[in-house]
Amino acid sequence: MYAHVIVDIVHENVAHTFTYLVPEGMDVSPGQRVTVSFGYQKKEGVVVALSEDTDVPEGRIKPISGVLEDYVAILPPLMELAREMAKDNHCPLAETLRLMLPAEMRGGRVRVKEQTVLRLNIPLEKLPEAMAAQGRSQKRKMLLQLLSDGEKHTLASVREEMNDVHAEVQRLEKDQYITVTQEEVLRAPGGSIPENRRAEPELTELQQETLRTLLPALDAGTGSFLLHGVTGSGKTEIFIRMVRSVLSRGKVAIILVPEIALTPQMVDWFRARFGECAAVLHSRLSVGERYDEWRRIRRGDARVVIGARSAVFAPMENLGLIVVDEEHETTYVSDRHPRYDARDVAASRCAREGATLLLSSATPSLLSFYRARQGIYTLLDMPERVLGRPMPQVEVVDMRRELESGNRSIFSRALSGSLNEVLRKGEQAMLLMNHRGYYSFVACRSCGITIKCPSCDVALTYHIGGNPMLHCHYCGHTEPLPTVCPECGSEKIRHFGAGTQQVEAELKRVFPGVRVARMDTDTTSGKDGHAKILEAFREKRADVLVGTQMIAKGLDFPTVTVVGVIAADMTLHFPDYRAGERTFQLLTQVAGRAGRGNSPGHVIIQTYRPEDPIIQASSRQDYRGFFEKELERRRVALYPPFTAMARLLVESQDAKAAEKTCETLYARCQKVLQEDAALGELCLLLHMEQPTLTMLRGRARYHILMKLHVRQETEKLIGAFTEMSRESVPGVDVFFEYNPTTMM
DNA sequence: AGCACGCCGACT
DNA sequence: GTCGGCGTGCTC
Repeated sequence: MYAHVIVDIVHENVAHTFTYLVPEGMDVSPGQRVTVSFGYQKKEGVVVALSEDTDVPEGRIKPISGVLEDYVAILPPLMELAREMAKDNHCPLAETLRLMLPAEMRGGRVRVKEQTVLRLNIPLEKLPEAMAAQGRSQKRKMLLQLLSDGEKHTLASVREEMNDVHAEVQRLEKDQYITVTQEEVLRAPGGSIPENRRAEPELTELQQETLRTLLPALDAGTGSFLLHGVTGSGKTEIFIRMVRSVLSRGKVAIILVPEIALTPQMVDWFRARFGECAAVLHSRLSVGERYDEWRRIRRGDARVVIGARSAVFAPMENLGLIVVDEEHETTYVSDRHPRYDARDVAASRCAREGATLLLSSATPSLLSFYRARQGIYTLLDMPERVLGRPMPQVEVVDMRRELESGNRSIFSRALSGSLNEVLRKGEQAMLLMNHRGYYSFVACRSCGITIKCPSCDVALTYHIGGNPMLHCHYCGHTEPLPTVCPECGSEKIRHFGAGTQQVEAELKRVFPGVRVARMDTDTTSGKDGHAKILEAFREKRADVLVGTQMIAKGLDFPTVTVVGVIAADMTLHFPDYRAGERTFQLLTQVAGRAGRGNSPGHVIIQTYRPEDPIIQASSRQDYRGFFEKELERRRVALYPPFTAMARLLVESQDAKAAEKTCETLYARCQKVLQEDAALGELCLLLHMEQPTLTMLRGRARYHILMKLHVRQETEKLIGAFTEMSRESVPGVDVFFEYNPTTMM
C-alpha cells in the first residue's frame, strides 16, 4: 500500500504529493498526519490519498516513518475545502492544510497534558478488609479512605493532603488495592462554567417569524441567509435558538464573531448558555488551551464553537449551521497569505457539508446585500428593536455653522448641551473619534514640515502620556517630541488637531470633574486593558467613554443615552473606494449604541459635510437608501461588486530596485494584456504608482493597480499575475493581491 | 524550504 | 594546489 503525502513545506517546488510506502502493520487513512524522511530531513506531512500501486520507481520510495496522531486530523470535507482553497488562491496545498490545524500542533510544540489518577480497585464493601490488611501503615489506610469517597483523585491532589505518598501508592498498586493511570487533562480556558443561567427571553413576533423561515432550512441542511436586523433587534437571540435547534437534531454549529467581540464577558455569557458542549477559539488562548479546545471539538465533545475568523475551519463532523455575526466586519478577510474570506469559506463549507449559513448584520456589507438581491442569499429583515424600544434620534450638526458662530471648540453647542444634560442626570455618554490621532501630527509652523517616521512614510502621531512622545502607527517606532524643528531649528513646532487624547483633555476643560474613560490601542495594550476600561465604564466609574472605532462595535451599555461623533467626515474622505461604505457602517453602528436600555437614545453627528448622502442616510438609519445610492455609484464608477480590484505590490529595502522591478512587471503586465485580446479586454485599468504608504518598516514600496472585469477568463489573468509575483528578484518582494483590504 | 552538488576567485 | 562563494536542482 502506498500513501500520497503532502509534505509540510510551503514552496512551489514541492507543491505536489510524494509517494511513501505504508509499512506492514501501519494503519493510515487520508487526512492523517505522518512523519516522513524527506531528502536529508525529517518532515511532517498529511496523507491525502492511498493507492495499491504507483509509477514512482521502487528504488526511490521510502517508508512512512510514523503516524503523528491515531486519528484523522483533517476530516474529508475539510480536505476537499483545503484543495478548493489552494486552487482558488493559487497556492500550495500545504499552505491551506495549515489553516486546518492549530499552529502549535505542527512541529510538535504542544503535548497532551497528563495527570496521574488514583482509583480504588476493590469493591467498596471490601474496604474494611483492605484497611485491615495495611497493618500499621496509617498512610496507606488514609489513602484508601480518601479514595473511597467516589470522587476523582489525582496524585497531585493527594500529595497536597498527605505529602509524599510515593511508597504507599506503589505498594497499594502492587497489591492491587488501587489502580494508577495516566489520563489526559484538557486545559479548559476560562475555568469553570459560570452559574448565572439567564432565563430564555421571550421572543417578539418578528423574531418568531424569522425563525419560522430559518428552522425548516436547518432540517433540510440547506439555505444561505442574510439577516439584516437593526441594532437592538435581537439578532443574537435568533442565533441561540438556531444553535439549540441544531443541537437537538444531533448536529453541531459554528458561530463566527469578530475577534474584538470575543471579550471575557461574551465568552462567559456564551458558556453560561451552552455549558460543557461549548468551545471557544481565539487568539488570546494559550497554545495548550487552543490545542485542547481543538481536540475537544475534533472528538465531538464540544458541539458549539464560537470563535474568530479561523474558527471557520473547526474540525467538526455533522455540521448543521454556521453563523457569521457582524458579517460586514473586515476582520473576516485574512490579512495573511492565503487571504481567504471566512464568509466565503463558510458558504463553501455549508454547501459541501449540508449545513445552513446565516450571515448577520445591522449594516450588511454592500457585497452581501447585493448577493441577497441577486438571490444568492435569502434576505431576512428585522427592522424593529425588541421591547418596542425606539430607534435613536439622530441629529446632524453642521460644524461650519459652529465656526461661523464663533464656536471654535471641538464640541458643537448641541453636543455640549447634551453632555451637560447627561452629567446632570447621572447618565452616560460615548464619544467617537473616528481615526486614532488622525490630525494629531506634529508640524513646524515656521517651515511647514511635519515629522515623519524614519521607516514608514507617514506622519508620526502625538501622544501625551508621561513624556510627550511621537508614535508611528504602522511600525511602532517612537521618539521624544522635539523642542525645536529638526529642519529649520524654529521653536514654533507644535501638534495640530484632535485625537482621542485631545477629546479627553477638552472634555475635562469644559466639564470640570467629569470622569473619562478612554479606549484606543494605546490604553488597551495590556492583556485585559480592553476589558478593564469597559468594565470601569459599565460599573459607572466613568461618565463618558471616549474612543476610536472599537467602541462602535457591538457593545451593549443600557445606560448610554448620548452618543457623539466628533468628526464624521474623517473616514469619508479616506482614499479608498469603500470609504463611503465604511463611514455608513461606522456611523450606524455607533448610533446603535445609544438607548439600548429604557431611556431613548440621542445621537449627535458632527460634520463639515451635512449634505453628504452617506451622512444623511446614516442619520436616518436608512440602510436601503445608502445601499441604492452606493451601489449606483459603484456601478457607474466600475468598482466592486461590478468589477474586481487587484494590485501587484513591490517592496524592497532598496528603493531603486523596487522601482525597477515594478517597472519591469508593469511592462510584462502590458505585454500579457496585449498578446491575448480576450485577456486585454478584461483589464479596465493598469496603473503603476507609489502607494499612499511609500515606505513601510523601512522598505520602499511601489504598486501596479488594476481594475478587472469579473468573467470566466479572469481566473487565467489572476493565474498569470500570481506567477509573476513568484519570480523572485534578490532583495525584492512581490505580492499579488486580489481584492485587497487596503490599497495604501 | 533546506541541503548537496558543482564550478570560479584569494589564500596556505 | 585548496577553501569557500552562492547559482542550480532535487527531494518519493
